[in-house]
Amino acid sequence: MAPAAGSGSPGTGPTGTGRGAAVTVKDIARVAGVSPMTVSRVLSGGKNVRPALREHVERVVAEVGYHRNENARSLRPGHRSGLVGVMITNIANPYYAGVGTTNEDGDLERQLLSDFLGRQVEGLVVVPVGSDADRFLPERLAGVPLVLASRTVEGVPSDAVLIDDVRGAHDAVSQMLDEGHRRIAFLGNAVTVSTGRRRLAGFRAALEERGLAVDDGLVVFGLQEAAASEAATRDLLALDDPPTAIFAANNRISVGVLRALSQLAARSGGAGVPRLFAFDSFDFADMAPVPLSVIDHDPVELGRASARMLLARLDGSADDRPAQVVELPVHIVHH
Amino acid sequence: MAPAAGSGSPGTGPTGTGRGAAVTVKDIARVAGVSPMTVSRVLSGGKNVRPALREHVERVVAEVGYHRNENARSLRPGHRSGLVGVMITNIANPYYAGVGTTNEDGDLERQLLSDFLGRQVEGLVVVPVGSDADRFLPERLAGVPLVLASRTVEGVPSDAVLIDDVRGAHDAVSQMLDEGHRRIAFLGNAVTVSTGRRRLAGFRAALEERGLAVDDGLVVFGLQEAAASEAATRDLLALDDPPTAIFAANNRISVGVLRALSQLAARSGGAGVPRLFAFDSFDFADMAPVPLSVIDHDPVELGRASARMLLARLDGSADDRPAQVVELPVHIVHH
DNA sequence: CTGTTAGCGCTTTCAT
DNA sequence: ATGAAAGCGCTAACAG
Repeated sequence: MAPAAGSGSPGTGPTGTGRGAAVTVKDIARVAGVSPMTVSRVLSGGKNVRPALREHVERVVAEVGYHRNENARSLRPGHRSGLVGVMITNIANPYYAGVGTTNEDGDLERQLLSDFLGRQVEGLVVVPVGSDADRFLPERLAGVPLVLASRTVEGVPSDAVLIDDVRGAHDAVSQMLDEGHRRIAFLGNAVTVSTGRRRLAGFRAALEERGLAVDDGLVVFGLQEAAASEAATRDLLALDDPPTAIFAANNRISVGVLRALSQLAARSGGAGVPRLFAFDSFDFADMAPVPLSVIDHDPVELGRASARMLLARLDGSADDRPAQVVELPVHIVHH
Repeated sequence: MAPAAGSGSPGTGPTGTGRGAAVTVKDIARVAGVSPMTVSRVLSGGKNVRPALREHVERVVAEVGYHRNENARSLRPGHRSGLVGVMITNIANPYYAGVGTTNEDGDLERQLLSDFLGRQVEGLVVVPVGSDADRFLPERLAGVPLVLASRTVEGVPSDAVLIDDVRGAHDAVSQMLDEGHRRIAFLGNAVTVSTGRRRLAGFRAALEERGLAVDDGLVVFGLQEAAASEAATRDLLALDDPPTAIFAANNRISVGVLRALSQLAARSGGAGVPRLFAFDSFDFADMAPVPLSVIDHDPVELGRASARMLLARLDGSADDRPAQVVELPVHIVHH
């Protein structure tokens, strides 16, 4: 809770809502027993600083969790902000998809996080890439409130808005079992991602609830792209004893599965196509070439709930409430 | 080229690459003959400033094209940056669609533009909402280089990366004509958007090239959402003499058209379903429930080309080259 | 109502 | 190799 500052830590007095004042070069300088200028030099690469001193300052910087104030920095004449504004009319349009993003890249996430803090953001909403908790610890975030959206990270004591992954997967699999299916495949994304783990948990629970074992040969993990899940589906269909039903753990995976299934359907005239339950909806789910059930939820509500929780932290109205995890409901739609 | 500053304009001397130094409150104060504080007060709402003086200052601000430096502003203690960092793993995933964006909103565009400039962005890549050129004029942008992507705005002398809308529409319609279609409908988005106009131009050209007239009853404009184009399609199909072919001017429109057509196909068993050519591709285009041809292009290349042009402006390597419009090729894919 | 002073966090310049 | 001073653009706080 308290910022991890050293003894006689600077600027940590009661500041209204309780968020500590930002740590500055001056603070670092005082703690390290040097001048602000030396700190600045260390921060800019350590040229012209005695190695021992440099290391000392670096240690203090790391301990205190300092983030350079990029706004102040960009005030200096001649300095480049490094910012480029990009405006597109509508993120919702998949058309803008390929224009430029780095996919599920943990290093980029850490870097971006640091940059955001340096630019004095007051709050963060993050769909985390992986399972590295360190970067999300309060002391690393300079007290900036964080809401994890859609996915959690174990060991991070922040607010989170999730969807009810476990129940969604559980209910979907239960329905397949009700329909008589016994060989049900699970196609999932990276195990490091909480949604993947939670959805698998729901999958397992539904089977175990009825005393059925999970066939590990029908559980595939680590599918990041549609192409991978299409290939995985093809492999499953080629088994001697192929699955009669498939659970696709997210919509990127579903796209690949549908590709494979529609080709099978075209060849077989629709015979022998596995039953498909897909987590998350997508355009044209209602026009899928094969029967399809979707475990859906309201993404707008996800955004809204995240914003609400963040705002409550920002305006202080949630100051004394411990970290809260909300799970949004899912519903199953049959197409 | 030269910033539209008044007589004896401040800080406009040769500054290396030619981008003028930013206009500051001091500059405004000097030109207006008041103190910086008065300017600051005017900028913050004009409380405690004599009305006449306030108006005078406001006029100077408007003329010079001043943008408040939000970075300097956020340096003051107690000031809130107003920034919230949002990180998602992958914009390309349509799942994040609904999380939070304002769609095709011109006012938001202007506001965002101003905010970007205030935050000292060094360059801009914009997919413009409408046809208002003013906000994109160089003097309004404080000399910050701009690249328009995908759409242009008439009267804006900036770099632009477009796709070959005219040729794409022309070739698509020509193919439909080759197939023997004579009643071809055009479903388009807002007329204020250049892509809509350009694609209609290609549509017209293809018909006129063969001495055929455009039937205005088959031309629909202003379709912003899939629901609207679905309804428009239904209306067209209900005509006494319905179109035998449809040109859908973008992918949101295509979604609606496909919905209407797939329902028709389900009822009729596939008979009497119009031929469809759709501009822009989308997930599952290859699995459409009815025959479909797509006028496609590479969105990644659009992003890359935009970035390239902007960087050339930023590093000065394009300093003496006039504004350039690039048109990326399109290709037609039959599914 | 208007102006002056001071200082936010940082780094460039100029001593030491 | 280190530090002191100064100032980037802006605006509270305090004169006037």
